[in-house]
Amino acid sequence: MPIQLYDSLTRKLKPLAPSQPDGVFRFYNCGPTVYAPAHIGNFRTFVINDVLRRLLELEFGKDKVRHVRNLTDVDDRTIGQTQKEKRPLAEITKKWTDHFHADCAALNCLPPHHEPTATGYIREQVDMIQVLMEKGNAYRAADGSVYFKVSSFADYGRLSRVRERELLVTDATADSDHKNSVSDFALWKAYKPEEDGDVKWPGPRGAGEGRPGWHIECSAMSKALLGDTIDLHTGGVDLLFPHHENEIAQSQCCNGKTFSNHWYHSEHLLVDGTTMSKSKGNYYTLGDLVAKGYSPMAVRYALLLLGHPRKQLNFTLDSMHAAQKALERIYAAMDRAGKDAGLAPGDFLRLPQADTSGIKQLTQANPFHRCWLSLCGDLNTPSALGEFFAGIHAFETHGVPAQFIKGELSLALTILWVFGIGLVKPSALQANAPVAITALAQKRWVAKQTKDFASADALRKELAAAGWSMLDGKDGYKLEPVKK
RNA sequence: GGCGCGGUAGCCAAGUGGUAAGGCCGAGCUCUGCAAAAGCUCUAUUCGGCGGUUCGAUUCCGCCCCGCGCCUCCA
Repeated sequence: MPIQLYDSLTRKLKPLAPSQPDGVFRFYNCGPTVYAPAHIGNFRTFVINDVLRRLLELEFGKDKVRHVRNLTDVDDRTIGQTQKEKRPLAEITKKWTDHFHADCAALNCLPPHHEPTATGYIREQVDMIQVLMEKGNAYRAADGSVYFKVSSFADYGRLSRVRERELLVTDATADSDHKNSVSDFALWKAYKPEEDGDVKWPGPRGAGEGRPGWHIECSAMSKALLGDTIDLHTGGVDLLFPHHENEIAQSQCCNGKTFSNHWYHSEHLLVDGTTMSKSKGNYYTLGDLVAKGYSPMAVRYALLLLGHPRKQLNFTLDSMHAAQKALERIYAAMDRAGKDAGLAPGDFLRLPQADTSGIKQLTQANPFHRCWLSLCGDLNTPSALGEFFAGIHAFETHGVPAQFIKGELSLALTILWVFGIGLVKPSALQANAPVAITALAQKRWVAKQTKDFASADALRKELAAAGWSMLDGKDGYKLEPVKK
């Protein structure tokens, strides 16, 4: 079954397929602006795209997917930050790029095959602007900026249906400096010494020094790395207009070809029922949640599996709790299934996760195959998760024939790989107890082994008073912070 | 004002023209020196309201109520 995905342009489900003869699927995902830490709303989009990438790799082959995600390292916000901090642009963007990469790694996102930066492709952007000027799709304004002439592109507004929108003309849009029309947008922004510091490049012929507008970077980098026509372009819904609308206008006017065969937009994450904002105090970064004691993998689970990617997802701390508990259950079940398959405890961690040999051939009766179908049907992650738990349940209750269970297990692991739920031992989710606590726990363990239950109980109370509970097992114990 | 999305058990959430997946929480059971953990079982006669189409609607149509997002540089 081919992967079906909603296409924002035609507003229908469409199968994904490579369009070039080399069979490589070309996929561009609009990346972050590196001027501050990305928040969990940003990561919802990136995690969703990561699952899509994984699904594509299983469908078309690992070497038949090319995934590009850019870094916007020059724009109003990054430049604004240099002015605030009085530090060079490169220093600031490097800092936040590193931070972004660390967060992505913690969330178990596969690195894209290419991660171009806007500043690394100035030349390509300038070239493209020049072509647009030559073709009459762009014009130079009095101050040396260059604007795209929206009226020159008949198809403008098809993606966002902007023609059907009643444009809300605010002061911000009305006082547009040198544009001929409010709808026109900047391709090249003339250098302003008082705002831009030393951030400037030589402009297209006929324009002055300055820097590229935001939209042109994606058009130029997509062309440079993936060619004139790509198979899929993705991003958050907010990018649908104007960003993606403008990209289409630029690319198609410049190249004379369809820019992207498929458009996909993931919906926003809300927090406590409303948009995240610093002033509302509901603004979270990954670091904020880790500091509250949630594992990054649980954050990934919450961002991805708790709601359909094309529906707004309301994020709350309650949902984080649910995510963390459900995740622990998955790990425990996988470990047990591994034992049933004759593996030593924890050995399931070493089974190959992306073994696709079985996943497509199975019948629909297999719950893990149904996970796969859910994912292929418009990336329905919550449905896939439901099927996944049904599969776990089958493991637990009916058992699986011994010679079959490794196959079952590897299917389950394949699905987890697509989810991007990295395998960590359940104990890795536990907080580390201080030395004083481990010492007490050790003392109690000895007391228990020698059947000195009075001391053991006293020590349990002592541990509880210190905020730790001790969970006895057959061959040892675990320590957990006391639950509130 | 315009464009778009959603209202399913205490919470989150999938879903279909034929009669409600799954997760969290909660309860019971098994296990256990205690305490947990873990597993099992149970938990919506019902899908915002009112009409309509239909043999039959949560699912299709109409109206209404409520919530949310976006409308030029925010994933």
